[in-house]
Amino acid sequence: MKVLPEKTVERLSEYRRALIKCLDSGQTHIYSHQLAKLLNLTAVQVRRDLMFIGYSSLQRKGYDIKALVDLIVSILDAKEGLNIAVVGMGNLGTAITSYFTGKRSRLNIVAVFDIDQKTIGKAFNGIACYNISELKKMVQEKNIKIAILTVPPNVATQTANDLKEAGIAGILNFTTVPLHIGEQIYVEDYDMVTSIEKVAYFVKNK
Amino acid sequence: MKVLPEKTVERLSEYRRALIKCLDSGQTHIYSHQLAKLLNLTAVQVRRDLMFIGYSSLQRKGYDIKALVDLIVSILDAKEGLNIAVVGMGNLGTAITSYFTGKRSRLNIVAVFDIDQKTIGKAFNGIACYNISELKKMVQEKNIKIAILTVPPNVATQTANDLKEAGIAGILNFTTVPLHIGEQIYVEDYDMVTSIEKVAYFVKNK
DNA sequence: AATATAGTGTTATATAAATAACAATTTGTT
DNA sequence: AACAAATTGTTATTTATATAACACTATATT
Ligand SMILES: NC(=O)c1ccc[n+]([C@@H]2O[C@H](COP(=O)([O-])OP(=O)(O)OC[C@H]3O[C@@H](n4cnc5c(N)ncnc54)[C@H](O)[C@@H]3O)[C@@H](O)[C@H]2O)c1
Ligand SMILES: NC(=O)c1ccc[n+]([C@@H]2O[C@H](COP(=O)([O-])OP(=O)(O)OC[C@H]3O[C@@H](n4cnc5c(N)ncnc54)[C@H](O)[C@@H]3O)[C@@H](O)[C@H]2O)c1
Repeated sequence: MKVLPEKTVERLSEYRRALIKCLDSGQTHIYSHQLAKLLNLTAVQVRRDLMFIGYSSLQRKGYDIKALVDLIVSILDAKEGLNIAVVGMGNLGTAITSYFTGKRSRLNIVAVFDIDQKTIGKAFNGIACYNISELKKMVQEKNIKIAILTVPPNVATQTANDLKEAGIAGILNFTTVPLHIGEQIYVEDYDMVTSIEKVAYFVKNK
Repeated sequence: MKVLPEKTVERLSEYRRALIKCLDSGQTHIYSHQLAKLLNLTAVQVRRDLMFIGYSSLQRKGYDIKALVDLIVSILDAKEGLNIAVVGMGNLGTAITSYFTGKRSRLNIVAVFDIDQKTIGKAFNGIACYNISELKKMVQEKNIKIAILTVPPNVATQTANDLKEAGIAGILNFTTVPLHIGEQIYVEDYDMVTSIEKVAYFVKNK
C-alpha cells in the first residue's frame, strides 16, 4: 500500500481508539456517520479515509468494527512492536512516562534517560532511568526506535544529535527548539506555547 | 486585518520566539532566509507570512527585528493580556503550570482547579488551586478566557460543558476525548497518543 | 416483483497551504 | 553612470486536504 496522507494517519489512530471503545460496550457494527459523529467529522471524511486503507463493508450493515480495528492495527503498528525511550525525566517526561506505561499497546517505553544523578537509577513506573551517557549502548541493546524528547531547551540540539548518532529513527520533540537533523529521522514537533498562543489569537479574533 | 491562516498564526508564534532570542544576543536586523533557517522553513514561506501581516522592510538590510516583534505582539496578544486556567492538576496539569508560570508573557495562568480534596487549597508555583465547583464563580471573578483541560477522560465531556457554561472562550484539550461543544468556543486538541502513533507509522513506512 | 431508502465507494470540485516564478528596488562594484 | 548581486513583495502554480456529487447496491416496503 502507498504511504498514507498524514491527516489520514492521525485519524486512523483516533478511529481505532473510538472503535475499541465501541467494541468494549458490545457494539459489533458501525456506520460511517456514526463513527464520524464520535470524532466530530463528516461521514464522507470517514469513508474517504477507509478508502485509502482499502477497507470495504459491502453489506449495508455498517462496518465490522472488529475487522476494521484489526486492519488499522496492521497498518499503524509494527508487527514486533516499537520500543520507545523518554529522554529528560523532568515534569513533562515523568508525566508522559506515567501516562503511557500500563497501557496495553505495541508502543512500549522501555527506558528513560536523564543527566541528573538524583534521577539516574530511579525507576519510573517500573522503568529504569539510565545516564544519558549510556544512550547509544541502551538504544542498541533494547532496540529503541523512537525517542520522546523532554530535555531543557539549551541541550535540545545536542541531545537530538546524540539520538541520531545512537540510531533513533523518530523523535517526538516537546522542546520549543527546532531540530536541524536531516531527513533520515522523522521528527514530529509539538510546541505547547504555540498551541496556547494560537488559541489566544482565535479567541481574540472570532 | 483579516483573520490569518492557522498555519501562519502558528509560525508567527515561532518567529517571535526566535526573534526575541536574536534580539537578546544583540542582533538588530535579519534576512528572510536567516529567519527561515532558524525554523527549518524556506525564505519564501517567511516572506509570505510577513506579507499576510503587512510587514515590510523596504531597505535590503533585512527586517528590523524589534519592529517585527512588536508587530507580532500586537497581532497575537490581547492588549490587556489573557487569563488562563488549568483544569485537572494531575501529572500533566502540574507540569504545564510549572512550565508556564514565571515566563513573562501576556498569557497568565491565574487559577487552577481540581476535584481532589488533597489538591484543592494547595498552591502550584504560587497559584491557588480551587475546587472545580467554584469554576464559574472564579472564571467570572478573575476574567478567565482560556482553559487548559487536563482532567481524566471520563469527566472530560462534563468538564468541557461546565467550562462553556462558565463562559470560557477557548480550550486547549489534552484529553483524548473529542469535545462536542459547538462553534462559539475555539477548541484546539492535542492528542499525544495520536502523535506518537503517527511517528511510529512514518518510522515504519519510510 | 417493483419501488423506495439508506448507506457505500469513487470521481469531481473546492479550499487551504506551500512552493515557485518574477518584477522591482536597494546596495555594492566597476 | 552602468552594471551585477542580493533581497524583497506579489502573483501564479502546485500540492495537500476537505467537501461535494453521484452512481451503485443491499435491504426493506409495498
Ligand atoms: N512542562 C511543560 O508543560 C512544557 C511545556 C512546553 C514545553 N516544554 C519543554 O519540554 C522540555 C521539558 O520540560 P520540563 O518542564 O519537563 O522541564 P524540566 O526541567 O522539569 O525537565 C528537564 C529534565 O531533563 C534533564 N536533563 C537536563 N539535561 C539533560 C541531558 N543532557 N540529557 C538528559 N536529560 C537531561 C533534567 O535533569 C530534567 O530532569 C523543555 O524543553 C521545555 O521547554 C515543557
Ligand atoms: N500525562 C500525559 O502525558 C498525558 C498524555 C496524553 C493524554 N493525557 C490526558 O491528559 C489528562 C490528564 O492526564 P494526567 O496524566 O495528568 O492524569 P492524572 O490522573 O494525573 O490527573 C488528573 C487530575 O484531574 C483531577 N480531576 C479528576 N476529576 C476532576 C474534575 N471533575 N474536575 C477537576 N479535576 C478533576 C484529578 O484529581 C487529577 O488531579 C487525561 O485525560 C489524560 O488522558 C495525559
